Amino acid sequence: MAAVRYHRETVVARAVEVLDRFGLADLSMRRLGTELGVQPSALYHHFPSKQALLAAVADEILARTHLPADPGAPWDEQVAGICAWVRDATLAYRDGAELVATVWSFGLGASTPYEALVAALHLAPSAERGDLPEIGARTLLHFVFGHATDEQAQLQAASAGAIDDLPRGGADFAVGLGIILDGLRARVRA
Amino acid sequence: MAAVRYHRETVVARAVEVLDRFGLADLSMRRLGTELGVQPSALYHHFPSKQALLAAVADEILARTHLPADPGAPWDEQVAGICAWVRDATLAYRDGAELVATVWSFGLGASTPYEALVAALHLAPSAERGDLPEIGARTLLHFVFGHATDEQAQLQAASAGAIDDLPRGGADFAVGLGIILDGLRARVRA
DNA sequence: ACCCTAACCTGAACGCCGTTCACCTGGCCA
DNA sequence: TGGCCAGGTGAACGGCGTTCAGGTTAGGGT
Repeated sequence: MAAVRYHRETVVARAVEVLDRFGLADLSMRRLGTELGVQPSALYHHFPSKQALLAAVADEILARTHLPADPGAPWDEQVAGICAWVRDATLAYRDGAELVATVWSFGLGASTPYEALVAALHLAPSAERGDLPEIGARTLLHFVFGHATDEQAQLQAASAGAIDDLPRGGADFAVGLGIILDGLRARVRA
Repeated sequence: MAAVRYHRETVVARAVEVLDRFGLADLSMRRLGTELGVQPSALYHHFPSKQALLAAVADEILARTHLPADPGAPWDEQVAGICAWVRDATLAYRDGAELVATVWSFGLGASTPYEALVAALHLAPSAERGDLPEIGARTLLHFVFGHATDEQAQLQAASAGAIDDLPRGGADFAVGLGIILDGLRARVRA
């Protein structure tokens, strides 16, 4: 009665599909198993726990949208580009922002954005910067994840009958990001 | 067989206790019912859902730590004071930051911090400020909640065997908050 | 051509969870 | 005295993540 056989990547890809179609709350081991035509317990041959599965899904979501690297650009433009990339990547899938934010805050994955931001902030010219790259990266990520999660929740509420205001997301994101970037620039000037 | 009878406030107070002792994951309707010597279904006479219960718990946590109001202070000091208050209040109970952040982001309660920040930002002298008070308040809250949640997670990990680094929380919080405040000041200067 | 091993899957169970529903009970007010 | 009703009971429904002993199959080594 063993109809099908999968490997990790296929399971992750199908999990992304289930996430995008039914949302994070409906991405259960049972649901994913059903979708694959497999018992829930079979998934534990590919991942030690649901959290590990979710971490792989978060990494996959980030990997599917490419960061347009621009090594010659000034540090603040690079930071802005990374933040825009994170927003785009997480907004591209239903509940993507919430998922990626959760996985990152649990320290189980989704670490590329943090590392990219730390690297970009290390390019900033500043004597005695202390832990500013790390603290700056975390501050930026708290904003980016928080904003994207909010935006995604509003988008979904709007798509489900609530006819409220829509397209403020992009502009608000730019303003909030601009505020933090200004603060970082002030701390970076010699 | 009806041993006990409660009202809302008592239930909320006991829920805060259970939260602080066992954590958010163990604050279930069954657990709280057991703690009160009552069936889980009895709780639905006080709250329409678990989310409503959690909203009440979040509001209670915020209400138990007082914001030291200082109406004469400049706007940026008021903002800093509010952020410190939110951090203190949410760190005072186990998983308090995560709970309050969740309740706020679902729009079910915990709105006092946002309202206080918007009010303080309206004091800033600036022509053509647009939606800056609202956007600034959200940007600040994303940072404060995100940072406090991280800090609380690390505190708990440290208290459970992981002997890692400890006391960076306060300093990092001040730096991150300072970055955002600098950015706000730059946008507020006429 | 064969077998063995490792990868993969089954099916059932465990102990949780939030929520609903029909019914009961005891104290207060008219 | 009688009725009302806030508050509680107990059982059930349909989920959840996870574990485990055992079955099956694909593919490489001899």
